Formats: sequence, structure tokens, C-alpha cells
Amino acid sequence: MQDDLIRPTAMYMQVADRLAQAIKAGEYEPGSKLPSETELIERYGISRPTARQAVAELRTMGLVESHHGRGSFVRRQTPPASTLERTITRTGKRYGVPNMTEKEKPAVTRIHLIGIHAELLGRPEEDADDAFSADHLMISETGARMSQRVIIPLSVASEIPALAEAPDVPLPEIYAHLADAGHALSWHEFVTARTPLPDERQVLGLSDSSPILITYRVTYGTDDRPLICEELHAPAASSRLAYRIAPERAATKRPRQDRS
Amino acid sequence: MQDDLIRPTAMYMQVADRLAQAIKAGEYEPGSKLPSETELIERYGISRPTARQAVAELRTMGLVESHHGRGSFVRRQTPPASTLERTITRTGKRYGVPNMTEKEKPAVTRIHLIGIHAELLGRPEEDADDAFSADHLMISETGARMSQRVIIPLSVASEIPALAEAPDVPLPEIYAHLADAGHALSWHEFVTARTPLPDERQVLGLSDSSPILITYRVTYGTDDRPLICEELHAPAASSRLAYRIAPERAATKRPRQDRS
DNA sequence: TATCATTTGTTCGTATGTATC
DNA sequence: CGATACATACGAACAAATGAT
Repeated sequence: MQDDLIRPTAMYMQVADRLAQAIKAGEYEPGSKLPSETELIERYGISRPTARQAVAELRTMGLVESHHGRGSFVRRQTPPASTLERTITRTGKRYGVPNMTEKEKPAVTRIHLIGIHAELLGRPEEDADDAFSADHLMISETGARMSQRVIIPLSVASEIPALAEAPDVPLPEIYAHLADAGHALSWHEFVTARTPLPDERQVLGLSDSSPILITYRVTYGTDDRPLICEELHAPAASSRLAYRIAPERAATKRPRQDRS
Repeated sequence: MQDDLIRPTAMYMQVADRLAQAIKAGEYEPGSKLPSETELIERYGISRPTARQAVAELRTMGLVESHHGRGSFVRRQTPPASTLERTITRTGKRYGVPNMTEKEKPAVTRIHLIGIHAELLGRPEEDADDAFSADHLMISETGARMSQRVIIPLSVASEIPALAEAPDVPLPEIYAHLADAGHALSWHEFVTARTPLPDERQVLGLSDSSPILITYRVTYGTDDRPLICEELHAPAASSRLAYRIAPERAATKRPRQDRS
């Protein structure tokens, strides 16, 4: 067999590229088996470590997944299954969020506000106060595990005793407490993504290092004062976030907190 | 030195875990140099391939980046620099989107609607029509490269000649054409993330295989009929998406297109 | 400017363990 | 049980980029 490879560029990359092209072109059906390492060795005239490195590239690209003793298989490029509707509904004075079931009892800890949380809550790092952090492990209707963290600054909790007493209640109740305290609520959400750290991978039950979607949702009260912050981690491979976008009058502009 | 490692679990993983913990604990400052491979070999009593594999893990986790001849360095865990405001503003009958500058002349191709695009545009795969695809290469204010694709089904283009003649104009103009045709516009946006394929990596100028954010924005016209679809790819490491969330009356619910 | 030590990148060979069929 | 296939680990060599001498 011995397909030809050019020297200057890394051989494992060339092999990975060819296989990636072939997968995208549909030469390997989703779910079908990739050539085994031994086959790659023969086909391209490379050594075993080189063949392994090529397949490893495909793995980190998320194109294939390898199973001990069975082989490497082309991953289905299915559009993510579970759609997380990030819209907030209101019936009268009550706010609702899409259904997710709690997996375990939430853990409440006390943390110091730093980094992105301090920034989003409008607290300069130097004199940021402490906050309650309620960590939830949730499961969507489709079975995707997600971790959710609700962060309530002490300054807010002290104004609303109900929050200080039970910071780990579901979100609709938290919104209700805020609304009952006289706040007119609005929200701002930020989305990014990254590869999970080992412990995050474990929490979400991810076998590989495929990316996770991270959303920060800030709840604003009266006078656009940031009250609380939520952080949601969801495996990107099996979830997509959905937003309704309603056009705003160009005049009404929320002052951004660009204090970096 | 020779720190002790337990056998059962992979040694390269244990080393990667320890280094990841140390980085998270702040023992290695962002931007500082990680121990060199030779140092890791001595410290943990492992071989070079094992040390390399450990560092490779940290790379795919996005914790470090390696430079040929210099070493591996802890990446700044900065919250992504450029915030992409995904809100749509309206002044009178004109719609606006946040500023992005065009890098190259958009390329227009004719494609067949399949997969997620067909699904989002409400066309069953079996008898989906063709569509114009305008591929833009954009640059945000902060210099992050993004690729944007606007997909206009032929059925829509034939109703609105202006779109058929120039499908590659900026988005506000496209929205204007749709509005001028009598449509009351609304939007729905879906967000997911994944590791880029080799060619996407090249387009966005990404050196590593860090994830990209993918958004699909569907524009609906009168009677909630899906008109066009946009797809945006942005490097997750340097961008975050921002959404305003306004609560909706629980009664008014958009019928979802769950026809999978 | 040229040389050299350091450091990562690539590739080979080899061996053993272990899951799957 | 044996064949196949991936996972882990070691050793060795050379290439290439970098920074300092």
C-alpha cells in the first residue's frame, strides 16, 4: 500500500489531515470503524507511535472516539440533542425557567468574589465582598448533566433574609424573592466555551475533553443594579443554548460595565 | 527529587493532574514557565514520552501553550476579551447589529440545504430547496477573526429580488430588505461549541485546537415563517457572546420546530 | 557574526498491560 | 483460549527554534 507522504511537515499531521478530509467527505460513515493502527502503519508506511499520534489528533478534534480493544470510530456529527431554552417566562409576578431536574442536594459554600464574577456583579476586585455560592448538579430532559452555580453577594443576601436563609432553592424562587423585595428584574447573559478541567470533566461525566459551554447570567434589579450571578456548565457536544432576540430601541442602551 | 506516583492510573494523567492543580492554585503564575520536560523527568521519575504526554494533556485542556525552543507557559485565564453583543437594535424601520469590519470580499456560493440549516429553516431534508450562501470573514474591534455565513433560501430570494441580486451585503441591509417586503422580523439564536476542524482552524487563524463558539441565528418573518439563517464562528478563547434576556409572557409561546 | 546549550518537535523501535470479540 | 486492538511506558536519536555566550 504505502501511500506517499511529504517529509517537511509532520507526518502524523498529514495522516490526521487525510483522515479528517475523508471523514468530512463521507468516506467513513458516522459510527463506522476507522482503520486500525496496524492498518495505518501499513497504508502510510509509518511507525506505531506516529499512527497513534495521528488518531490522537482526530480525537482532540472530536472527529473520532477510541474504545479500548475495539477500535476508533467516527463520531456522529449530530447537531447537539438537547436544546436549553434560556428564555425566562413570566406569569404575573412569578418567573419561570425551563425544566431541569435536580440530581443531588445543592452544596452551599461561602466564597470571595473574584475574577469574572466580581466583574459581572460590578464589584471592583479590590473591595469585593463575599458571597454565597450554591452548587447544583442538574439533569436536562435529555439526560445531559450540567452544573449550575448561583452566586449571591452577602450585601444582597443581607437585604433579603429569605435568600440568606436558603440560598440553595431553585431559581424561580430566588427570582421571586428578588421581585418581592421590590426589584424590577432584567437579565444579561454571557456565553463562552472552553475545554474542561479534569475535575469539571468528572462532575459532568465527560469521557473525553470535548468543550463545555459556559454561560454567566446576571440578574439586574431596580436601577440596573447587578444582584446575583449564575454560572452554568453544559457539555457542548450534547447541548445547545437557545435565545429569543427581540430588537431594542437604539436609544435605550444599558450602560456596559467595561471597567477592565 | 522523584515524587511518588501510584501505578494503577496512567502516570501521565497523574502528572497532568498535579500540574493542573498547581496552576489552578496559583503556584505557577499566568505567563510563567512550566518546568521543562527534563525537569519533569527528574522530578517525577518518568520517561520523556510520559512527560510530553502530560504536557500535551495540559495543552488540550487549554492551560498551557508550548513554544518550540522556549518552553511551555501557563496561559492567562483571562475572561475572553471581546464581547460580541448579539442584540439587535432598531431605529425606526432600520435594524442594526454590532460593529464588525469586513476583512475580505464575501464569497457567494449556491448550496443545498441540509442538516442543521434545513432543520432551522423548517425545510424537511427530503425536499429542501437550494440556497445562496454568503461567506464573510469578519474582524471584531479587538481583532478576533470570525467567519460568518448568511444562508438565503432560493424561495425567499425569489420573493425579494434585491436579495437574489446581492446576497453578500451586510446584515442590516438584508434585514432592511426583508422588512421592506412587509415582514415583521423576530429572531431566534442557537449556541453551541466544538473543536474546530483543520480548515476552520486555518480560516480563523487558530494555532491550537481550542474550541470555537458557533451560533445559528434564524430570522423569522410574518407568521413566524423562517426566512434566513446566519452561522457565526468565533474563537471561544478570545470572545464571549452577550444576550439581553427580557421575560416573556408564559402564554405567548413560539411554536418550536422539533421535527427531528 | 558564529557557536553552543537548552528546549520542544518528530520519529523510530520495543515491551507490556488490558479490554474486546 | 487466542487473536485483535488500543493504552501505557521506556529508550534513543535527530531536527528545529530559541536565547545567551
